[in-house]
Amino acid sequence: MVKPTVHDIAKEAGVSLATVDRVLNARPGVREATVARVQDAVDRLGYVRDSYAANLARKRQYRYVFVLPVGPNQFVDALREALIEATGAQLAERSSVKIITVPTHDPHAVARAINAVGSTRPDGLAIMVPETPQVRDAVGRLKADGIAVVTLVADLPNSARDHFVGINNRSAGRTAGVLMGRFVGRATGSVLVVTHSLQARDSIERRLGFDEVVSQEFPNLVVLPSMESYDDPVRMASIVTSAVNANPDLLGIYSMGTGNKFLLEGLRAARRPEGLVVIAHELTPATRQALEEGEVDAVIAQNVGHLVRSALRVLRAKSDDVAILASQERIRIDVIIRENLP
Amino acid sequence: MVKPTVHDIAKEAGVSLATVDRVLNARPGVREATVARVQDAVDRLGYVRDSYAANLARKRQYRYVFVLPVGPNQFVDALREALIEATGAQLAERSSVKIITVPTHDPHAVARAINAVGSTRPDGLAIMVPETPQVRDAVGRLKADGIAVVTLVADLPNSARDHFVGINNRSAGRTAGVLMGRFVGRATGSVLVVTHSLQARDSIERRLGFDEVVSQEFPNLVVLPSMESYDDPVRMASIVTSAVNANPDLLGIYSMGTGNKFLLEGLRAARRPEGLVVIAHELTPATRQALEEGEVDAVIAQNVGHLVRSALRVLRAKSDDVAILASQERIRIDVIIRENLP
DNA sequence: AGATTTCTGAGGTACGTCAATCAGCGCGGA
DNA sequence: TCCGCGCTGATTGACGTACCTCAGAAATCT
Repeated sequence: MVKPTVHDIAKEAGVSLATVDRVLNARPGVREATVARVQDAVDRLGYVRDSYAANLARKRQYRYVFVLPVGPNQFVDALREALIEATGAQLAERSSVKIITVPTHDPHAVARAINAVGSTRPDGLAIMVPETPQVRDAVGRLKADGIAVVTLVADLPNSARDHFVGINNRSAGRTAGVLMGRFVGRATGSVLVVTHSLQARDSIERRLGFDEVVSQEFPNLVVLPSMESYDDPVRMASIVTSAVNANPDLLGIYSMGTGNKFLLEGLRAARRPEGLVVIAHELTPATRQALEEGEVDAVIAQNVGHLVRSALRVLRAKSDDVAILASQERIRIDVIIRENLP
Repeated sequence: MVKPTVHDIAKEAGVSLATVDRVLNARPGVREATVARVQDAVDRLGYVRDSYAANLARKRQYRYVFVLPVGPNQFVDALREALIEATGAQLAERSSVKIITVPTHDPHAVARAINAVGSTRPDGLAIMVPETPQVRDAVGRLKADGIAVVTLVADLPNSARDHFVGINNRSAGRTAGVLMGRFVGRATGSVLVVTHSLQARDSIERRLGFDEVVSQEFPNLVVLPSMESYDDPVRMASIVTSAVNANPDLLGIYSMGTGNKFLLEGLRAARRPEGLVVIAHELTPATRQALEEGEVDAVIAQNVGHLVRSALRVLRAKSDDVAILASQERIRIDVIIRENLP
């Protein structure tokens, strides 16, 4: 019932403490047969290393770097804040977190930044950048150097990253589609889809999921081609205005990406059609206020606190080479309406 | 930049290690002026006790007990499973968790069980039981004995408990109300509300929130009086059947409590009206399957994994007398439809 | 068989904290 | 002057693990 220690397995395996240590830490100098005997004892006694005592002994300091997009973005700001909060809390956890920002529009600059971080040999990286060949290569190099890498919010599916911390965007798009269809009701009309950029994989996947579900289940809705705002307030305003004017049958707007603040400003300036359903992504000050005031009907979100804590836990697990608790690291697709605002 | 240790604050305060230790652990034998000097050094250097090193040194074992309702209940089963999973993971480092079950219908038996647990002097309790004066008293006695107490899922607002781990049920009811109203659309008709028992505070609060929002925002809906199933399959089936037969204008069913399995079976047996909207609570095998098959339109849920991990973290924090990270312990009201099933 | 290499054991120090002991200080009262 | 008291320092041994050294045993090669 008591937790076995290295001493116990040394006794059980009939070897010395030093040998157990060598086996546990995969140090050389132990015969294969002896390794097996120790492993066996470990399994039999159910020994699990006390990683805190271990870190204490080796006075290890974990160094993690988060690579976030530069520029004004309320979601990234919230993420950064959550990260700082989490960092403060687990300051006691002997790990330091550094945040660097990169211009995501320049793949080479991003790759350079990642390479530069890699050369400081941190224990792990969490990166939130668009998918490009340059970035994939950079991730490969990091992994080759034995640095843990997790992707955050936006995945790099064909890269060497250890883990993706984020939601399934196709499911998120489908969720938005169902809510749109059900909130709109029986009316027939069109739905505007806006995003900051259709280059981003997450936007593409959301659109895909949204279209799938709307075409299958809500034939009364016509989904208009996606409009890109490129994070430009003026452009966003003009998209909204012209969509409202050009489509008298406009029933809903699905905002897949960033720039909700500008979308809402544009909508306030234009004559918002009666009963227009607006569904946006990510809980930010702008979308929160819009939910409270009824300007947005639902927000599809991923909890930033959960994101950063999960990223930190996974990085830690990867650098210690221990298993993660999958159920704890599954990021949920939150559906937020005014009534369940956290 | 490096984490200060007791040695550092001893040096900073110009006292010995022993004195620092006495101050930190509030042991007697230190002059007030010296205490102040040490405290000052702690603040200045930003010292935070390495709780793992501390526990290692004092080889403390935390003992926690979870008090759960007895009887067949898929939600409680899921909770128990999540608890076992969390306990198995290293999350529960040097803490053992015991689960006991109590017959929640008997307040005296519940109180007796809690008292019995208390006399074994564990470090903390997480309890999920209905609110009764007996239980409130029992909690008071536990607290008086210095045992940490958190309420789980169901709160005891006027008791001495340290913390409530669960959702705001009024908000959950409001959320269900909005979803019901919006999913039903413009049609006029009635909504059935069922629960296992209206004695339970959570059911009362959910009903309150549901009514609030429906009466304010959806005047086209009439909410029928709550029906209680008392966790009896036969009773539940008859409630459903007679509701469907007696109310030809039935547009929706809101299931606030347990027994969704029986509700759905009853609904399958009865002639389910076209377009009936069903909203239930808690993600269980029954509701999951019903979501997938379109028998339930939305589920209001609280993540069981999050619940138990939060309870464990809070208990740990309370027994160590350290602060909790509020944002991490806020249990979200999950809205789950088929598309964002985890 | 002897030489060499490979394994293994014994033991130590360290990490940050707790807890206990013992010694010593200054001060005031007897 | 001596005693007791309140406060403080110094020291020590845990806790579970990491990592190092050194000596010596065992296996392997020549």
